[in-house]
Amino acid sequence: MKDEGRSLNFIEHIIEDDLLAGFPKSSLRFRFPPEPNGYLHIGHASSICLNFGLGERYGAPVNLRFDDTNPAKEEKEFVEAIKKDVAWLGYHWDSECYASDYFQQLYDWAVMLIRQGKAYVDSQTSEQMAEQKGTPTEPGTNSPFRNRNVAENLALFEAMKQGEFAEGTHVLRAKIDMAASNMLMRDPIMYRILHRPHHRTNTDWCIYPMYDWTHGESDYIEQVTHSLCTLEFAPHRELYDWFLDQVVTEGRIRPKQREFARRNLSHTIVSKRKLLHLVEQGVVNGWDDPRMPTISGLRRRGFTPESIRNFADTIGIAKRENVVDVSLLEFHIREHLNKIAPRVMAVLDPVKLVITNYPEGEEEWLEAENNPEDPGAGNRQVPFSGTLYIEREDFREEANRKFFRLKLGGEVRLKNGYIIKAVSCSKDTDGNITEIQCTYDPKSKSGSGSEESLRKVKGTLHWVSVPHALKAEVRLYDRLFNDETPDGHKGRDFMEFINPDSLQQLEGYIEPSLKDAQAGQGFQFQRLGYFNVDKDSTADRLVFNRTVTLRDTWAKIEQRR
RNA sequence: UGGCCUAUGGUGUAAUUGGCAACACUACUGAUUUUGGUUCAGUCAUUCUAGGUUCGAGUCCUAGUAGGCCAACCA
Repeated sequence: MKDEGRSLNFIEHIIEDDLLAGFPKSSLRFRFPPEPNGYLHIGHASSICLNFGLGERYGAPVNLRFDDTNPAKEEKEFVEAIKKDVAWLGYHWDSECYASDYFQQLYDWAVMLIRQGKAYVDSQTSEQMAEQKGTPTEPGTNSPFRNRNVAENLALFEAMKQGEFAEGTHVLRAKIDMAASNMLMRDPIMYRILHRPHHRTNTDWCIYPMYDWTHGESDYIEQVTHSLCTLEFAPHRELYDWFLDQVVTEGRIRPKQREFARRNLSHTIVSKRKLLHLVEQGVVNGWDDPRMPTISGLRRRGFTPESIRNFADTIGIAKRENVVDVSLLEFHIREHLNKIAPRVMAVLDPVKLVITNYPEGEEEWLEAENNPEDPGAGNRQVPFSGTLYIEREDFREEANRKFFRLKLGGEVRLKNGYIIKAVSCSKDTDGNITEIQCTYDPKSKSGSGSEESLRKVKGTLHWVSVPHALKAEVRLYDRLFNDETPDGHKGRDFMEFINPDSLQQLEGYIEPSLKDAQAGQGFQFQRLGYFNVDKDSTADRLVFNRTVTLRDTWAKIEQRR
C-alpha cells in the first residue's frame, strides 16, 4: 500500500478499534451507494475513494449498490454512467447490487412489523401529516389512524401493494414516537404508493420503500460492516438503528452507520440539482462539459484517475465543514501530468517571425526530447524553417531586463533549435506587430555540442514552423464561478457568480507530430499548459481542451506591476 | 424555543491518546534550469474565548461564543 506510514483518519480509527475489540478483519465489508438519478461529481469521488480505499487497505470487498427506491427520478442511463466513472477511477466492486433487489424482503419485514403492531397504514394527506409532525421545538401529535388494528393494517397494506389505491392516499408508517426530539423518529413513512414503472422491477411494484427503511436493511442484507455517509444523515442514525433492531438476528453482522463531512471545492458547486440547472440553462454544454466538476467532465478536461485519487487522499476525511481550494486539485493534476505527458510545441496566439539569414526554402528536422522527466519517453523530430510562429506575448520592442523573452536587439533561444536575435519588426496601420525579423546563429544548434550551442541565453521560446504547422481548435477554460463559495451566500443565487469568460475558443498552430493524436490523449504544450484531445476532434481538425496551465510565475510578476 | 454535530496557519488534514503543534497545498525568498515548467533550500500559528486541574493541556474539567444539520409520500 502506498499510504504506509500515513496517519489514520477518524473512520480508520473506528475500524481499528473494532478490530482491536475482536471483530474479524475478514468480515469487513463496505459499500458505495449512489442513487442513479444523476452523474457522479468530484464530491462523490471522495466518497468512492474513501470506501474503496478502505476496501484496499483492509483487503475487504466493496459493493456498488444503487439506491434505486424512487422510480420517479432514477434511470438506467445513470446506472451505466456511474459504473463507468467508478471503473475509470480504477476501482473494482465486489458485487453490483440494487436496493430494488431487496423489495420482496423489505415487504416481508414490513408485514412482520405490522403484525407486531410496530407499523400502521395512515390514510391522511401529506399536508395533514405535516401538520401533526410538530416542529423541532414542539412535539408532534398522533395520527387518528395510529391505532388501527393489525388485521385492518394488513388488509390495507396488501391492497396498497395490489394497486387498489391512488398515489398519495395511503402510506405505511413505523409506529415510534410522535414526541421524539429527533423528528425523524416521529412515525417515519416506510412506504408510499407510486404508480411508476421502475428501471429494474418495471411494474411489479406500485409501493416503494423510503430511504430510511431501505438503506440500513440493505446494508444488513449485504452484511456491510461500516456504512459511511455524509454528515446530514447523522440524525438518521437513530432511525437506522431502530429499523435494524427490528430485523437483526443473532450471529449475523449488524452494520454501523458513521458520518463524515462532504468535501466542498472552492469556485464550484456539487449539488446535483444545481449542476442540472447549469446543463438545462445552457451555461455548459452537457454533464461532461470540461468545466463541470463531474467525473465525466474532469475526464474530458484531461484529469487522470490517479490525480483525482491522490487529491482525495490528500484532503482526507473529517467531520468539520470545509472548502478545499481548487488549487490543490490543480496541483495534483500538474504533478501527475508532469511525469507522464509528452511535451510538444503549439502556438496559440501567433505572430510571424522571419529568420532573414536562414537559407531560402530550406528546412531541417530537429531532435526534441519528449519528456525531460521521463528519459524512457524518447525523442522525436520537429521541423524547422526560416518562417516561424511564436507567441505574440513573447516579443516586445522594448522591455526591461526582467523580460526574459525576445526584444529588439536581444537574444533568445528557440527551444530545441537556434539562438536568434531580433532585428526589426513590421506593423500594420493600427500599430499591431505583423512580423518580426531576426537573424540566427547557425553554430548555436541545440545538442550540437559546439561552443556557441552551449552559450547561456536567458530566455527560451517555443515555436512552430509555418510551412509545417497544423491548425487546431483550442478551448481554454477558466473556473465556472468567480466566487469561492457560489452557493454559500444567503439570499443570493449561485447563478449570480457565473464567470462569463469560463470558455475561450481559439485557433492555434501545433507541430505536425500531433497529426494522429487520439481523443483522450494528454500533452504538455510547452510553456503553456496541459492539453487533452477532445472527442469533438475529426480526422482533419483536432480539438484540444486545456486541462490546466503550467504554474506561471511570470504572470504573477506582471500582475504585481 | 428543542435535539444532534463541529471548532488546530490563507486552505485541507495530523498530533504515538497529557510530553518540542507535523504533513501537503497556496503565498513569498533564494539556488538550479535550453519550459519564467520541473527540482532543491528556506519563510509564514496566541490550537474559538475565559477560567480551572497538572511539573506539563490542542488533548482533561467548567462556563461561554461561533458555524452547520433536523419539520420531502427525496436520497
